[in-house]
Amino acid sequence: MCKKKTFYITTPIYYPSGNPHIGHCYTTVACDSIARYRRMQGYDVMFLTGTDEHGLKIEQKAAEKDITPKQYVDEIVETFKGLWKFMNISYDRYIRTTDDYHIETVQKIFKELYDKGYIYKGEYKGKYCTPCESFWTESQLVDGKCPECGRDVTEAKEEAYFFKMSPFADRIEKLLTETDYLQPKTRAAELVNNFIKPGLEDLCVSRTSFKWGIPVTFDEKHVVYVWIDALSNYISALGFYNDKYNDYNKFWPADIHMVAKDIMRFHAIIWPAMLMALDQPLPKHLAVHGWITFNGQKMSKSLGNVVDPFILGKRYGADAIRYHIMREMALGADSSFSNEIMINRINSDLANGLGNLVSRTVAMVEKYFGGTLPSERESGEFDDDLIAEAVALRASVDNYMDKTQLNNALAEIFKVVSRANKYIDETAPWIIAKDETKRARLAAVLYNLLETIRIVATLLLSFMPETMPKALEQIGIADSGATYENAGIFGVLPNNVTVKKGEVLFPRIDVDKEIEELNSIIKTSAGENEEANKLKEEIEGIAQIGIEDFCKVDLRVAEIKACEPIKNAKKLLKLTLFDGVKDRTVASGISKFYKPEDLIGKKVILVSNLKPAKLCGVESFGMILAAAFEEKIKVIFVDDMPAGAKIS
RNA sequence: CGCGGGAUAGAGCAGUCCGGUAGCUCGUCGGGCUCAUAACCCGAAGGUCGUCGGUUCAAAUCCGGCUCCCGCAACCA
Repeated sequence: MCKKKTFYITTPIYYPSGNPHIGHCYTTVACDSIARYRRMQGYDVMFLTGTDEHGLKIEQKAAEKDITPKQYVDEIVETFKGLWKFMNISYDRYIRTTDDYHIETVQKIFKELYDKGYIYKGEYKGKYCTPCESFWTESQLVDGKCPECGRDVTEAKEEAYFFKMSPFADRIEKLLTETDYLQPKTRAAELVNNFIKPGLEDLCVSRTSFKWGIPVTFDEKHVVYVWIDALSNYISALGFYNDKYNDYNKFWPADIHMVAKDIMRFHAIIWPAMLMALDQPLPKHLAVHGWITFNGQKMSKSLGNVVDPFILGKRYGADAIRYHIMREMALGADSSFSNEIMINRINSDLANGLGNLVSRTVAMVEKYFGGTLPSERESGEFDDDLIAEAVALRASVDNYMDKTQLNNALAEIFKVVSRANKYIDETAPWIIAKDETKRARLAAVLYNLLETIRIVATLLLSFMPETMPKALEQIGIADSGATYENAGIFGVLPNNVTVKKGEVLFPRIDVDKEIEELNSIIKTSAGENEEANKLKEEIEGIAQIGIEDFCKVDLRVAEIKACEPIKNAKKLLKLTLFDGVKDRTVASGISKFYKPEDLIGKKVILVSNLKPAKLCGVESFGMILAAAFEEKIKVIFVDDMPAGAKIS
């Protein structure tokens, strides 16, 4: 006997430094829908998700709460699993990088790469914050200081192991540009230009500066640093180099790794390099999706509450949320999320379109035939067209599923929903019903509608696993009849099918009212409280100073004489200020909020004795005062005082 | 000249590779229908396809210049 074809799909393992948000939800729901669809098609599916639980940040967060890192992640992992349960995620396996078998695999991989000469000992140089005991890269620094505590950092080095990437550069470039590994391929140029062409840098893969990680077996003071630990999950979960599972030969290479664009680089370059170094086959596809942006902005913690999938799911149902994010997201691009778009989408597609179609069809069968169709049929105009579209639907959905274009697959399905609604108007069953001699025709029309709904609902099972079984029940088909095979043919329901009206599948949402309520949720839970807490934390966390310290700062009124943007700088304006004695140049990061012409002639407060510094090629002598909150900046203006006046 | 993406109806997008009637969803307006969740169906209005120039019988599409937006990178006093 030939064995079933296998299908292996993975989400990234998420970093549990905070609770899951709708972005996590997107990737996971997409994978779930694909996994369910493949299962329905008869594949032997392995669907993996999990959490990446090591690293400095977790160690620190745990320390803040005075618990062990393991206790900390245990708690958050429960939240993740709770959300997945709520969203009906059908993962087959959940990997935690703190699991014993994963640790064993990572240690063996690390050793093998070392033995093969791909990992060597070197020195890691970076900016080090002594109080925080942390290394930071240049780009992580905030104002050249430690992003955690704001203190100065020093140049420091520590012993570390490195993974040699350069031997694989050519093969990786070919993988990206000449194969269909990367989906969508448009991103290949970006990767090649930014990382491969300038020369692949060796990758730091161990640390001695923190402890919360997997120890390097042959050098105990080192722990494995993120990449080798995290990426290996895709094979350790199958039992590669461990005895926990024995599925590696069965499922590897993976069919799809799905990731968001921020971690594309690691999956497009580092992961293939690792596998090449291990002489293992490469995964077939890397599907990269964009971010969900909120009202046009990148999602941020301060907006996070509204997009809390739990809150939305409780209000509108998990399936409605699943549908919306699947339908709205395209594989390559970002997509904007707003409560209004979501509610409109749910109303028009699910409530008005599909839900109402089921409702009116079932209602007519009950009204005209007491719930059970008679067996006589009479075909008529419009039937063939509807039937042809319904029968062709499965192939077209298959096509888009193969390309990981879930949004298009759904669009195809809902075209058929529209077609069915139109069919009702064309055939006007309520008119046929008035003529006792046309019972067979009426039955045929309703049967065609029920069949179309059956096909649509069956193909939607993978996307909306909670609601679609209810729809299928209403049209009188048992679960066993809603199969992939049956979705490709017409005439599966028995001639004398009995329907049963049930609850409304997707209640219509009152847009204005809901938006108002959602907004008030933001205000109470996120807005005022968090704002206050944030400020409280900021203000209370600052050490007191004496008046003598304050006097060290010389503040003066200064008049803006001239102002122009600085080339190559996004946020900087170059100001020429008169400080009462002379003109001076000051660079200020306010160009997002002020136009040069609006500033000329205004008087501002200048820190006059600040050490000069060079910014984007412009020498800046001092700074001007401005209030900053969240993303906004407002310069403080002073009127009626001459330039040079002292502020104390 | 750091890398890349983008600009098409009020909104969100497709079409661009391979030139030939500018399309989809939502919204708006008008009409129809009454089986249905104030749902459904039909029709209409609304676009100098960012801008300037070039190639061509013909350009949203090909070529060149420019402007603006968004990521990444750098800098954010």
